[in-house]
Formats: sequence, structure tokens, C-alpha cells
Amino acid sequence: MPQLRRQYPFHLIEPQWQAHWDSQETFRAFNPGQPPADEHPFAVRHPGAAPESLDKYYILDMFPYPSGAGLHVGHPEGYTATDILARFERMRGRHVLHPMGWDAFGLPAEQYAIKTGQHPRQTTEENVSNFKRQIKSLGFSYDWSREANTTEPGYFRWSQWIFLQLYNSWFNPATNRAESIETLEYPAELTSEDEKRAYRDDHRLAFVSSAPVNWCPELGTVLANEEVIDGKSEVGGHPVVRKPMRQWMLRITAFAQRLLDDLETIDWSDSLKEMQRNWIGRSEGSEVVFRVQESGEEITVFTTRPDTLFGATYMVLSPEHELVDQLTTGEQRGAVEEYREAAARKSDLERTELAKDKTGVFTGAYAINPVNEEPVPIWIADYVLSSYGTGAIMAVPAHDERDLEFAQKFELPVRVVVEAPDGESLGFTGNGTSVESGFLNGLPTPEAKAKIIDWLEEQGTGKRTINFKLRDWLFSRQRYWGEPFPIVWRDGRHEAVSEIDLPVLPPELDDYKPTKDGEPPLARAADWVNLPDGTTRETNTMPQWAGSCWYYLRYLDAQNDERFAGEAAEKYWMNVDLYVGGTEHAVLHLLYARFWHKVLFDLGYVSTPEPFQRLVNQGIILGEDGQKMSKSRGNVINPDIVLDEYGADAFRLYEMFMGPLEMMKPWSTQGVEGVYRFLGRVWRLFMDDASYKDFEQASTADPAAAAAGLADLKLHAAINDDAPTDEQLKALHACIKKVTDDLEGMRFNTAISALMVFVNEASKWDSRPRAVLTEFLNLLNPFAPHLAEDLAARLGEVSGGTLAYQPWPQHDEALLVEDTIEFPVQVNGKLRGHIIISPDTPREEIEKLALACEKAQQFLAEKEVKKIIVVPNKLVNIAVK
RNA sequence: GCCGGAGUGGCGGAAUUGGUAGACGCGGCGGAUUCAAAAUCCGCUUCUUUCACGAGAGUGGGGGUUCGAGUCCCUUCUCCGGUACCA
Repeated sequence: MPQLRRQYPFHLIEPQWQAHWDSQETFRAFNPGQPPADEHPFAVRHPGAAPESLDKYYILDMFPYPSGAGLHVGHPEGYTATDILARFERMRGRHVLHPMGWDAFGLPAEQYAIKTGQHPRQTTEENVSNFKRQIKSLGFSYDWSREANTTEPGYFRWSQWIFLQLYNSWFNPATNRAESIETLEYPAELTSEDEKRAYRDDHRLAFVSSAPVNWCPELGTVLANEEVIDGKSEVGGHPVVRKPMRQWMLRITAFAQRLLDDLETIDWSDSLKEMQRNWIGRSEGSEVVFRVQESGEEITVFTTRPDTLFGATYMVLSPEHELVDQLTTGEQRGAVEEYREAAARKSDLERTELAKDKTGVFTGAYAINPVNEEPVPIWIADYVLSSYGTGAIMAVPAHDERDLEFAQKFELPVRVVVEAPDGESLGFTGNGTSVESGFLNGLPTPEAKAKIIDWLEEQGTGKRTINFKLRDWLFSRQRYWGEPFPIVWRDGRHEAVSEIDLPVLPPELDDYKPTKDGEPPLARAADWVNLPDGTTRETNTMPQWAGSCWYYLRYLDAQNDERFAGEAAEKYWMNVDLYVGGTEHAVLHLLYARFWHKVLFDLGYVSTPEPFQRLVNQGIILGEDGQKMSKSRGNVINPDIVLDEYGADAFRLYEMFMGPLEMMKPWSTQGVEGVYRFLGRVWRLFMDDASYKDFEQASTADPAAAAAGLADLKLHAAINDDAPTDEQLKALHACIKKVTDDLEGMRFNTAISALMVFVNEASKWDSRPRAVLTEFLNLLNPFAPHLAEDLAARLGEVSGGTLAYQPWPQHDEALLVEDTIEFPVQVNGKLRGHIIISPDTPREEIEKLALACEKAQQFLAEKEVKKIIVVPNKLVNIAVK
């Protein structure tokens, strides 16, 4: 590859400025009571001001998992956007908190360890340092003194501490909030300490459950519902089966309503809120109790359509339903057993794949429909899920697609009880009018619902209920590389490890492999597991989400070893003003973190009910071929190579110039060259090209001498201290206005285009006043900080030694007023010509001039003018017949 | 199926409340510079038609509201993301 001439010496100035920012701690943010030194540029900008007296701005990136593959071009997309805004707000005078860290527990490091025997800590450290090098080379204005790493004991100590808060709390439905487990009241019938203890353990926000869980044999661990996609593991795509296992769960379901309601209070995209709403899945309806004909046993079903009760012609229980054994009659037992076993063997994947074809077996039993006393057959079928509602349904085949399909297959009766407003009533699932429904007849669906629920409540055979799709969060994993639980077991019961014994460090192991039966690798460390006092440690570990659930709080006060973050710091900085990241965490991290935050809020540890006030999703970057980047396609762009060829400023600028942040967009190497050329034009706007050419030649011959010569480069001869002309001021102020507006609206691409327009204009100037160029560099600084800093320093002394805290330029509207404008003239909405007028020309005058406009004349000839519309400052339109 | 988002030149994309469609960049064409090339600088570049001036068409398709629609309404198609037996 031929070595192209560098447009400007980015390879020298970028490391120089990065080193400068590092050594000066330019981007430090200051906690209450910890003001900067007088010479710090923050203090130079805000002399004497206590940092906490300033308007704060907490701008957060989703911290990366430091994989072995290194930084992906998708990472810097969001990071550049937040960095531009952080720098912008800093210049506007706000006190900016902009931190970065590492979500470093996780499967890949562990799997690599299994393959090579290398300790995950070592791999993780290497990957973190590589990520840090790459991120630093992009010149982001992070406060590195707040760097957080989820795998460090000083960090996960507090992850464990928060777990203990969950463990020691319960959800009080009366107050609708988490409270200390001490406030739990026991039912009178519980007298023994054992019973009370069991009751208490059942109410904790962190509790042990033996319900069937998602077990992934390939990964050797269980997974949360959110981590299973189409019956396969989100990581690696391995099959997942349901298996009963003793596991730790977090009671997120208690917060379902609040997680839903509080979405209204935060500024997130509609699509993201909608995803969370769908995942939480609230549905209103009622429970209806059916009695089994022979035994009188009660079966409760959940339905959103109690108004169709008269049309319930059979019932279906999920194969796992607890009453199935009791109900099944002698002659049906064989078939039922067989069906249940087959259903149990099926993975979730198989169940979904076979979804179209309904299967099921008759139990031989009948239940009585409470509304008409009719016996209806009870079936079991795997289209009814044990995990939703009550695990049992009343089937109304006439008004439910699935029930209809099932009824048709097994020739069960179908009874129409809702009349469609028009068209076919059979199979109609919308709102209509009740028919064949006794006392509901003639009622529209909503009224019928209300009436039947009232009736059911009166009879004591049903009640109004709300159901959520959201399940409790399966929180334990059979892995090595994660936080150990701060829990020990004594005589088969769990106990919290005392807070002063945190952190619980994981044991050293030679073999990280999970076992086939789900025994966690930590169980191998006998010395670690068996404690002198006879207790044994919990051997499961926490999922990766534990660390990411609260990292934004650790940044507030990352060095604090007495609290997860100091109270004053938490009060000052929270909540996060802007959070930018990918959409892949919509129902994972973003839901879990909101849940933890609410618990901490209820317990009084944080001061806001929501952690992330505003959230913006960046779109993904596709390969040059318009396909998703992947190793197998060979279309992955390596940021290191781009940096090497074009520099950090060009890289940053390109990622923002591609298009709107939230959109998906393809990479283009030619596009990078475009913005790189722009930065070259900026350089040549300021610098004497001949002197740079000489320098380049000399430094190619002797790179060592280059750094010395860099300082001697000559400014462009056109630069002077003359007063700017009106035209020059107009160009500058138009640029200030556009860039400021666009940054406020996060329209980075158009802000950059405004900078380009200015440079194209200014490059033509024979006289380039310093005053104008300095202001331009302030505008450029958030986008291309290395070049802007470098040119500013060459132009003259910069207060505080950096542009980072220079006041953001203000535009003056008066300077933008034109003496004359070219005013468009339309005829019937089509542009036909222009008239030259002054902006304050009166309406009548414009009308007259428009009619006289030569170009418009031919379209007016022999036509009757109906109306003339003058839109001030826009155009004039002549409507003709 | 349902929910969300998007369809604008050869390409990425502009058009902030209904008011000059195509800013800016890429690519392409022509020119300057050069022994030549690269780099740089200047000009042109939606399509059709015309020697030209100009004219006509044009924001996925069809219809509507309006003096005027990329933007609002109805309808339809395509693509992307999420979700899916949730009763």
C-alpha cells in the first residue's frame, strides 16, 4: 500500500494532547467538598466557585465487556456522541461527569480459561488494558480517576452488599415498596420459630426457589428468561431445557407495576419503552373458579375475557399443573402420563417449533362452569403454559384462535357468545355484543366484562385480577468467573454473610469447567466451601448483570471503601442526565438496573426513583457491504487501522457524520477520507502549507527530528489581527447558531456539515482575522479536540492551557440579518422566479413586485389571479385560475 | 400475526412549526498544477427533453386535504428491529 501524504500531522499532535489532558487531569469532575486546585482549568473557568454549586451534567456510556477481539467500531459511535456532548456542556459552563469502566465478569473469559488453563483474571486484565489503550487513543474526555471494574474486589464487594440489601428486604404490598425484612409481620397461625423463618425466607426479595429453570447443558449453567431467545441461549445460541433446580431468584415481579408506571416519567424512545412494556406484559382480567364435578376440587383460571364465560365449552390445564394427577380418571391415566412425559422432554425450542400443531389429552374429568352449571371436559395441552396466569384456562373456542384450533382438532363443542359488529362472529376476538349469555345478553363487551366480574365476586367464584408476563429474575449461575454470593448454609438453611466480611472472594481453581449435573465449579474448592464453623458457602455465582446493575452509582465516588458511593456525591450527581448505548439491553440490563435502583431508593440509599432520566439508542454500524459486521463475512472494520491511517479526530468525526446517531448505517472508507480531507482543509486554513511540506519531507527522512520541528511550523500568512468584516462575522455566527442548535438536538451530522460550510467559505478569505478563527476552534473542539487544541495553541495563549473550559461561543442574531434577500415567487405552488427585496418590504409591495416578476409573467398571462399568499421571510405564491 | 421504526439522486444523507427538495460528504465528469502520477485547488453533477434559453417530471405506489405536501389524512407495498400459543 502506498504511503499517502498526511493531510496534517495527527500522528504527532494526537498523542501529545492526550498526554497533556492526562497529566493535567483536565477532565476530572469534583465531588462536593473536594474542589479543584486553583490552577486546574475548571477553577480558571469558575474561579472560587464550589463545584457542587454548578449545574451538573452526568453523561453516561454503556460500559463495554472487554472482549479479546478488542474495540469494535460500534463502541466509539456512542462514546463519541457522549464525548462531544460532554465537551460541549463543559464549555457551556456545566459541571460534567463523564466516566468509563469495564463490565468484566463473563463467560468468554471463563471459556477461554477452560480451554487454555489461563486464569480468567489474567485474560481480563489483558483485555481491559487493550480496551483502555484503544479508548484512550480516541481522545475521549473521561474522568479516569473514576474508572470502575466489576471484577475488582473493591467493586464487587458492593455488588455483594447490594445483594444483601435485597436479601434482607421484602416487598410490602401495603406500602408498595421494599422494606427491611424486620418489618414483616407473621400470620397468627405461625407460632414456631421454624415456621416464621420459612415464612420470612419466602418473602425476601432474594429467595431460593426450586421451580423449573432454563438450563443450558452446553454452557453448563442456568439462564434468566431474558437471556433465552427462541428457546436458545442468547450467548452462543445453545439449546435450553426446563429443569427444576434449586436457584436464587430476585423478586422483580413485585415491582412490575412501578416499573411500568415510571416509564411515563423518563425520557426514553417510544420504541424502547414499548419493549419494556411488552416484556412486563400487564393484562387486566379476572380469575374464575371452576369446580371439578366429582371431587369438588377448585381450579382457578385467568382470563381477559370473562364476558365469554357462557361460551367456555372445555378447560385446559398445562401438563405441569398440580391437579392433573388427582383429576385423571383410570382409563385416561396411561395417555395422560405419556403426554406429560413427552411434554417434559421437549425443550422450549421444540415447544415453540411445534407451536402450530395443537396437541393434548382428555383427563377424563369434568368441571362445572359456574355461570350455567354445565359440565365441561378438562384437558391437558402444552399450549397452556404453567408459567403464566394460573396455568389453567377456560377454553372459549368461538372467540379465541388457539382454542378454536384445538376444538376443531379434537371435535369439541363451539358456542358463539359474542356477536361481531359486522361480519362473522365465529372466531371473532374483538369487542362486540354478548349473545347466548343469559344475563349478559345485549351488553357491549366492556360492560359485559364488568357485570360478569361483579357477579363472580358476589358468588365468590372469581375476582378481578391483573397478570404480568414478567417472571421473577433467576439470579444464580453455575460459573466460576462471577461474584460469589455472600451466603452460607447451615443445616440446610441459608444465612447472610456479615457485611464486615465482604467481599467474599472466589477461591483459586485449576479447573473452571462446570459439571454436567449443574454443580457449580466453586463446589470443587473444598477448603473454600467448608468453613471452620461448620457452615458451607453458597457455590453459585451472580450473573454478569449484577455488576452492570449499579456501576453508574460507583462512578459517583469510585474510590469510596465505606459505602457504594458517598451520600453527598449521590445527591449531587444523580440521576444520569443522558445515557447512550445499544438497543440490545432493552429488556435486560435496562430493566434489571431500574429494578435494583428502585429497591435502593425504597431503602433510602439513593435519592431518585429512576436511574436514567434520558436514554438514547445508537444505531448499529453495518459493514461496507451493508451487511451486519461479522468475522465470517470478513467485513469487520478494525478501529486500530482506521486510527493509524486517518487519526482519532477523523475517526470521531466520521462516525458522527455518517448519519443520525440512532439510525443503522453502513461504514464507508471513502466517507472517512472525506472528513479526513475536511480536517486537512482546517489545518491549511490556519497553517502555511509550504512550511508543512518541508516539515513532512524532513520528518519522513528523520522521524526522530519531527517532534522538534512541529513547534516551528508557520501560521498561514493570511492570519492577522484585523477587525472581521461583516461577511466574515456572518459566516461565523451562522455557524455558531447551527452547531449550537444541532448539538442541543444531538444532530451531529448536520452540525459537522455546518463546520464544513464555514471552512469552505473561510478558505477563500485573503484576510483571516484571529478573532474569527479562534471562535471557530471553540466550535470544532468537541468534535475534533486534538486538532482544535493544537491550532488554538498555535494561534495564541489559551487560558487554562486547554479549550476544554473555554466559554462556548454565542451567536448574535443581528449579525445574521441580510440587507437584501432573494425572495422566491411561486405560481400555483411552483417556483417560477425570484425578486430581490429587503427583508422588511411590506406585504403589498411584495405582491406588486411578484406580479411584475418577469419570470412569473408568462405563467400569469391570460389567467385570473385568485389570491396572493405572502409568507414572511419564506416566499410569495400567486394562485391563478 | 401483533408492536415499533424507516422508504428522498449512482451512494451516505439534508430539508427544525405544511413554504425555494437534494445542504454537507462520497462517487463521477471536466479543468488548473505536474515530465507523469498522487495530493491539492477550481467548475459541473436528480431524471427526461433541448445546440441553447427553457420546459416537463420527481421524495416506494394509489387517492385526498391545501394557494402550496417529503412533511398532514386514507389506502397499499417493501425493508429493518422487537415479540410471539401470555389465555
